[in-house]
Amino acid sequence: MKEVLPQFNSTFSIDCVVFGFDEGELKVLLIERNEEPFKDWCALPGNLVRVDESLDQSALRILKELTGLGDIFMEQFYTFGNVDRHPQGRVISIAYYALLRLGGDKALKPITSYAKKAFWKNISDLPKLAFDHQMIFEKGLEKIKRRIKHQPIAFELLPEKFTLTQLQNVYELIMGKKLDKRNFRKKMLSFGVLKELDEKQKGVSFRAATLYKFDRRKYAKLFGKEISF
Amino acid sequence: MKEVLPQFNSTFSIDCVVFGFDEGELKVLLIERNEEPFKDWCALPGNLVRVDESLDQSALRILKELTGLGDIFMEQFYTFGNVDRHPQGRVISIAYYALLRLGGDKALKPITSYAKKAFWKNISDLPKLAFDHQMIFEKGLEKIKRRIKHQPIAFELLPEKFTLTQLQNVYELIMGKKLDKRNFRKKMLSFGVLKELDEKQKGVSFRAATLYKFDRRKYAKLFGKEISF
DNA sequence: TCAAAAGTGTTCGTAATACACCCATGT
DNA sequence: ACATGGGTGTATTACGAACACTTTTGA
Repeated sequence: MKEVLPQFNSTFSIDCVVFGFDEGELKVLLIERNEEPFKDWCALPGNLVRVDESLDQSALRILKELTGLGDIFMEQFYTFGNVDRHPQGRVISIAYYALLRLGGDKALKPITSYAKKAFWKNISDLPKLAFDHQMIFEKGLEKIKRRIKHQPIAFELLPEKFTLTQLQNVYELIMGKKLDKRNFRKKMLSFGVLKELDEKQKGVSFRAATLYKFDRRKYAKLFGKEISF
Repeated sequence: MKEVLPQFNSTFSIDCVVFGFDEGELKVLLIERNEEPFKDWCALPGNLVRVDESLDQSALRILKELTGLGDIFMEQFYTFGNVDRHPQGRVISIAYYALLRLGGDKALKPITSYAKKAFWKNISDLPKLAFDHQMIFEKGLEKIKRRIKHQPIAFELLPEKFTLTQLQNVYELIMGKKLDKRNFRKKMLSFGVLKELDEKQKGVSFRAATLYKFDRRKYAKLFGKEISF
């Protein structure tokens, strides 16, 4: 076992698996590292936890620094603590997943010392990642696969107004399989948590689809009941 | 924020929510602390992680020190990291739940410096707990409530040979509700992972029940299929 | 008029639920 | 003989799965 880094008062860090949905693809946010170890490698965004912030606060801060965005849906999913996961010392990492609406091509701001740049990468086309980040990514993807069946997390990836086909698309990408259109719509609408809008999709060269929004009030009323999407 | 304790190279600890089933009751393992802070309070068993052991190894070691038992089913479920959760400094805690066969009245060995004694307590009758251990316990219980529906963890609480009524009892205690006997048996047997033995319960003053054991081989073959107990 | 996606119902099989009585055993 | 838990079947309902064609729109 190597020496613990002397500058670490508390040797734990946060790593984030940030999912985004855009152009029909499920993407994950990566950075290119600007520091040793693993300088110039791709990695999940992450950083040390400050001594005066909780784990949740730390995760939010890290994402805010990278994306400028504040109200992001995040959840802690696992803590990775193998002895040799960090080549310079004993650093455990608490992993979070986050779900992000991409829509308006929001600019990423990797103006942090440890990252050269940040970018989105399709999840089926990942480069080699630093540390044990490959494993963290995989466990994060598994987690949202299970979560999406029981909680309305898909809406976090979509704009406020979305079509049923877009919604189905998100489900298919996360679950990794095709779904039947009629069954999907029937079931999704049967929960009564989608509000049909008097508004249609625009700018498409075919029949415009109806837009819906997720009704958080109605969903809150269902709470306790196990929904199974 | 208080000063970080100087003796901590790595300021993280493990806490364990250890469930046991005995005499028809679901119990949790507690210790009585012998150290500040919270001296003389009841707490979940836990300790600092050593610099040369992984989190899983640490959790196993802590339980081995208390119970003398080695092959215990454990799983990490959440990491608690509020800034003020430890009154003496910044200490985050990685929480594990464990499931234990109680049967033969195995002796507990609380021969560790930090605990005066260890004992089992019915989960519906818990004392005030040190730190944020009440919250950790509750989140652990929630976790096994969800787990038991999809994974065969109930068997970890039972002796190798058990009756269907005992099994149902475990499910009812963890899920917190009564189940229908006929439906429970039909469903449980339909998975084909229980092996009926040529053996009956002994020492009871009524009709002896058939004993079963959990067939890990057959269960392994089902893997990938979502079982829903 | 063609291409591309939107939108829509029915059937079938399986799984979940509700429900009550007789049986075997030890005292 | 009685008390205690063991053990069993059926009918009803709800849910998931499979499946194909017509409609709308813009280019």
